[in-house]
Amino acid sequence: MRKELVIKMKIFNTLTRKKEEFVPIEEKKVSMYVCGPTVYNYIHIGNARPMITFDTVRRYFEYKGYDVNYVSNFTDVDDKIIKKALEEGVSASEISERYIKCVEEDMESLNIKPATKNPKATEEIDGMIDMINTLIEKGHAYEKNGTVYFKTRSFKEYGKLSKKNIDDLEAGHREIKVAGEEDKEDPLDFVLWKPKKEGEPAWKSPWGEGRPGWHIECSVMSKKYLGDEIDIHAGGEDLIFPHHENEIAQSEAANGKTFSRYWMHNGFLNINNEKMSKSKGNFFTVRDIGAKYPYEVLRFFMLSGAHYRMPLNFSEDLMEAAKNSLERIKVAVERLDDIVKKENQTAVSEDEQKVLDELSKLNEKFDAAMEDDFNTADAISAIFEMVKAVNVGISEQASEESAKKAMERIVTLMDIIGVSVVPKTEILAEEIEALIEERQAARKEKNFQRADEIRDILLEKGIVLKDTREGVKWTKA
RNA sequence: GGCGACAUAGCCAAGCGGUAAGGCAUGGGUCUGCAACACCCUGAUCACCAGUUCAAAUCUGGUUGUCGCCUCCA
Repeated sequence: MRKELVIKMKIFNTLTRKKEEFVPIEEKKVSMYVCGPTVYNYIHIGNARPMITFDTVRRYFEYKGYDVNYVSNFTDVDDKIIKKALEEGVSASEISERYIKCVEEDMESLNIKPATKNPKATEEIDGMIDMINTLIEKGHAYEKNGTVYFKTRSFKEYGKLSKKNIDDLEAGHREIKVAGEEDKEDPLDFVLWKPKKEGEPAWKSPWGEGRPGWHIECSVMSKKYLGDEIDIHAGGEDLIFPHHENEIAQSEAANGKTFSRYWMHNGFLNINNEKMSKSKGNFFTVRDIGAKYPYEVLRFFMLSGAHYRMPLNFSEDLMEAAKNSLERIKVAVERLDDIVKKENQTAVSEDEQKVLDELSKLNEKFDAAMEDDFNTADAISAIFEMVKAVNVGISEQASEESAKKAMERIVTLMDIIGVSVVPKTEILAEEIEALIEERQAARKEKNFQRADEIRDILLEKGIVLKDTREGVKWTKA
């Protein structure tokens, strides 16, 4: 008799500001939408945080047997894209296509699993026109001189996500009038469709040529690929207001259903305790960092450095610490791999079994941490405890079976974190292989001068030797 | 002005009422021809004050300090 373990996954829901038990709409299925980047430049490391965070959320769900439908958009029509296109004297689509490619490359570097679907705003214009039409028909939107506005006050629950009082908002906005938006009936109203200006990309619509507002994109793409009601909608905390608040208003007004049951928001990434911005000169793209550290270190840093809802500080010292600590896990796994390769067929000893039992307990700790609102920092600490247990309890002479089991356990959990720690078996060039052997011979003859000479030669080639009890090992510098 | 977050060892950080996880760095050791690597060991009473409780880093109130959102922004 097998009994399914009852999982009580808890997610902090921005909507209620509480941790809630996660109950999916459909059993064992999760539909999630993550607001993607506007593609007008390389992504910066701040952009990478939600990508890494929510990819890890997805990986955990999949590890637990959920079927995850993961949708993340590319916003490829936007003021910033148009501006860049004008600067370079090329079309907006040339800019967006170029940077979509770059974002995809960066995401692959960061080991972010491809989304089930990455819709592009420009390919979903028809759906946006449909939804805007519905909103007009239902009295939630109106058109003036080619611009369509959402009638914010017509949606009674406006402000429920950001916990804003609609009248406070109005007071704050009264003075602000954005050029070209003088026709608003109410300063709170926001744009669904804006008319074409000279040189801008535009699509035909019942209100004349123009392009969609930012907020309507996500409402439409979420509906099309995931349905009227979804499980999780996620993004950076800065999107809570106005973007997500407006999405809720549009979608719920149009569809008459709860838009998303759970709202997840990640905290911001700071640089040396300051907000990252171009003017402060502390702006780093993912590629900038990738040139200095392996991408996996950046990913590991983001997940081990702080809980996803907390602000996370970025600095070289912190990256250095993350790099070193990740190395500890990798070395432990490499060692297990070496033990496995010895193919010691003896039975699992009593002591080894104790270690395996402890790993099993630590695996439960890992799961419990992840189920408590995806506490990756705590979950990773369980992996370090596994490393300790294995280093102490699995000897060089251990059975293949126990080493293999221990290794698989750690590798599986690190896969959820999204960092592969499976040792790569690289084959060295013959000449290097020969040099290593020559050095071993020299050492045997106690010709240490020659041995050190060879070590230096190899070092110049980027090969670092390690004389362990188990023979010579090498790593790339 | 409105809404909200945070304050734990040198640094990062978990902790959600039962007597302080984990990592980095430091120091001490083991291994080694030497070196490097690796491994083991090593440390805090939780910003401050008052309260609730048999029991508080954890709850309540207050003080101080940092930060975010309210305009494009992950």
